[in-house]
This record gives sequence, C-alpha cells and structure tokens, in this order.
Amino acid sequence: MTKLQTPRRTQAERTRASREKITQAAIDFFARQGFRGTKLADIAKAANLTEPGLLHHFPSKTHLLMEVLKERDRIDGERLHATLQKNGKHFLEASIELVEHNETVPGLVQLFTLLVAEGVSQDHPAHTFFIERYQRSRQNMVQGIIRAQQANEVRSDIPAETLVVMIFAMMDGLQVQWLLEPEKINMSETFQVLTDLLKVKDGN
Amino acid sequence: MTKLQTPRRTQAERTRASREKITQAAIDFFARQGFRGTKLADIAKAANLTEPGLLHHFPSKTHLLMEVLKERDRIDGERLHATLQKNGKHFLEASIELVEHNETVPGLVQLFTLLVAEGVSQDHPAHTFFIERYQRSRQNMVQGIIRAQQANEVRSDIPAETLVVMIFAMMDGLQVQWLLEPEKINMSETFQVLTDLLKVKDGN
DNA sequence: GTCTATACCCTGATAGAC
DNA sequence: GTCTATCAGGGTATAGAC
Repeated sequence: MTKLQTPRRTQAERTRASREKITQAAIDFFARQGFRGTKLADIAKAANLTEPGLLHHFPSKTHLLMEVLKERDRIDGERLHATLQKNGKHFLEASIELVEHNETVPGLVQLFTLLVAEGVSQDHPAHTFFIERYQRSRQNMVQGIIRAQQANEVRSDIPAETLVVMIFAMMDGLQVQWLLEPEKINMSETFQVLTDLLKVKDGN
Repeated sequence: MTKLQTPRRTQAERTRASREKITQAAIDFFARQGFRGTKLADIAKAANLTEPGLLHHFPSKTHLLMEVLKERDRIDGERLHATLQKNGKHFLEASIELVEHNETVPGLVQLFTLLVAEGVSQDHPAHTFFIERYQRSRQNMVQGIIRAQQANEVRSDIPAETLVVMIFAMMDGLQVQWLLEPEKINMSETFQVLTDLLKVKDGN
C-alpha cells in the first residue's frame, strides 16, 4: 500500500517541476521578446518539452502569461512585506530597496516593462491585470506614506496619492533608460534623489 | 509641354499622399498593437491598399517602422524648438508644455511607450534608434538645465545630468499609469509637482 | 505526462499582369 | 503605382498513440 503512494507523489512532484521549468523559461522569453513576440515552441524547448507537452500543463499561451505575472507578483509582494517588517523601514526606504533589488534582475525588469506596455492595449489579455496591479500597489503604499507624513518624515504639502503616483512613475521610467544603457544609468542612486526630495527637510 | 508636367506632378503628389496615409495608419496600429503585434495587411487596408501595394512604398515592415519613428521625432523636435523660442521659456517649462501636449495625443504616447519597451531587446530593429534618441534628448536638455542652474532658476545641488534623467523618467513613467487609467491620473499636474521640486525655492 | 503528426490560420514578401 | 495570385515559413492548438 505504501509502495503505491510513492510513484503518485513522484508524479506530482514531477508535474510541479515541469510547471516550474516552463514558467521560468516563459519569464526569460517574455522578457526578451514580449508576449506577442514569443513562440510557445521556444519556451517548450527551453523547458525540455515539445509544444503539446507544454500545453498539457497550461491550456493556452495566455494562461501561461497570467500564471507568470501572478507568480512574479506573489514573490515580489513577499519580499516587500519582509522589507517593511524590518525595524525603522518605512515605505520610502522600502521602495529604494525594491529598486536596488531590481538592479540585480534585469530580465524581470524587462519582462514587466514590456508586458505593461503591451498591456496598455485594451484587448490585451493582461490589460485588466495591470490596471488592478497599479491600483493595488498604489493603495498599499498610500497607507504607508500617510503614516510617514503624520510622523513628519515625508513632506505633507503634496497629497500622498500624488506622491505614490510619482514614486511608481519614477521607478518605471528609470527602468527604461537603465535597460537601454545599464552602464550609463545608475537607477537606484537616481531614484534616491527623488525620495530625498520627498523627505522632510529642516525648515520645511 | 506644360501639359506634360501636370500628370507628373500629380503622380508625385499621389505617391506622397499614399505614403502619408500609410505612415498614419502604421502609427495607429503600432500604437495599439506594437510592431510585432501588427500585420502589414491591416495597415494596408486602413490606407486603402493591398499588402503588395503598401510594400511598393516601403520595402519592408522594418523600413516602415523606422520611417514612422523618424517622422514623429522630427515633428516633436520642431514643436519643442518652437516652444523654446517663446520668450521666458526655459527647458523645465518647455518640458511641462510637452507633457501637456502629450495629453492630447494618447495614440502617439502609446506608440512610443510600447515601441520603446519593445526596443529594449537587443535584437529589435529599433534598438539602436532608441538608445541614440535618449542620448540626444538628454544631451539637448542638459545644456538648457545647466543654463537654468547658472541663472539660479533650477537647484544646483543635483547634477544637471541626473536632473535630466529624472525628468525623462518621470515623463515615461507617468505615461504608463495615465495610459492605463486616463481619468484617474493627471499627467501634467503630477509632472509639474516634480518640476516645482527641482526649481530653486526661497532659502534654498 | 509526454510524444508524433497534423490541421489550420496567419504573415511577410515576391512575381508578374495591368 | 496598384493589383491578383502565390509562396515559404511560422504560429497556436488538437488528435490520438505510448
């Protein structure tokens, strides 16, 4: 009886490993060539599978895309949460850490830069996903910024909602120039110039 | 003799009109679906042509793309130049006018947002174009910012090169959120919050 | 769970008539 | 300058065997 369970667990694990390999390969290709520019066959090959083998795990290319996006968001959310848990870190400092981390994963940065741009089109499969993603991200950060304003750490003459839009805009915009010329653009340093401007100065 | 010239001129004019229609249609489709997501047949149809009819004017899809990009840059460059000619306008104010103008042409904003993101890939036909475009844009603006710093209009505690990177990053980043939610994001107002932060304050 | 084979559509580009 | 006809190649997805 126990012997019968062993292959079953192995099967499930093998499935999970396959899905893991597929999503990882999908991230690589979506990052470099976008959703529309990537062919399933390439992802399949990189995951040591054929095309139908891949489609056994994900019913369609679009399903695979959404899986990739949600998975990345889950991981990033966890890391941001962990950063905020650290003593003395408020949202402005956490956002700097996020940018510093992004400098170590250019492929993922490229993935979101390209997919968000594609997702602007109303008929793109991930259009709603990205709208809701920005709404969620901004909402989360607004709470922290308001607290920082009340603690007189962040300047209060600009509405928290505006500050948050600016912070995410600066992140996204820096990524473009940095992706094009990584050696020339210091993303985290430049980003920090903005956050410094948003902090309360003596005599403000 | 004069009668012979008339049809020739008409031919040339017709050609120019065809090319004009094609590039306009190409802008629309590239904006909505990107370069890779657009098919030549759609552009041709929108320009009242068949596919081979289009390819008579532009030898390939890539040639058409580059034509579109250069044409847009030429027009935008002219308008920026005109803005700077106006009395009392320095580069920071000119950039605000640029953002305000962009709010009236969402299609073009989407075009560049998507094509730049695609162009990040090293094997994209417009990769080098966009690198050089940012270099040129930044270079142009740095000159103006340095003059504004010397005139004590813009804060001098941040290098002009850094300021320029930030200004273009904020533009690009705001465009993404604005394209996704035009009603919710006030692009030019938010951009102006940044430029105000970069101006010299009393007691700075 | 993964394969081979294949259906079927789309896409960029060419040849050659008008 | 624009068309019809057509090609070669690539793309997603399915059917059915193992």
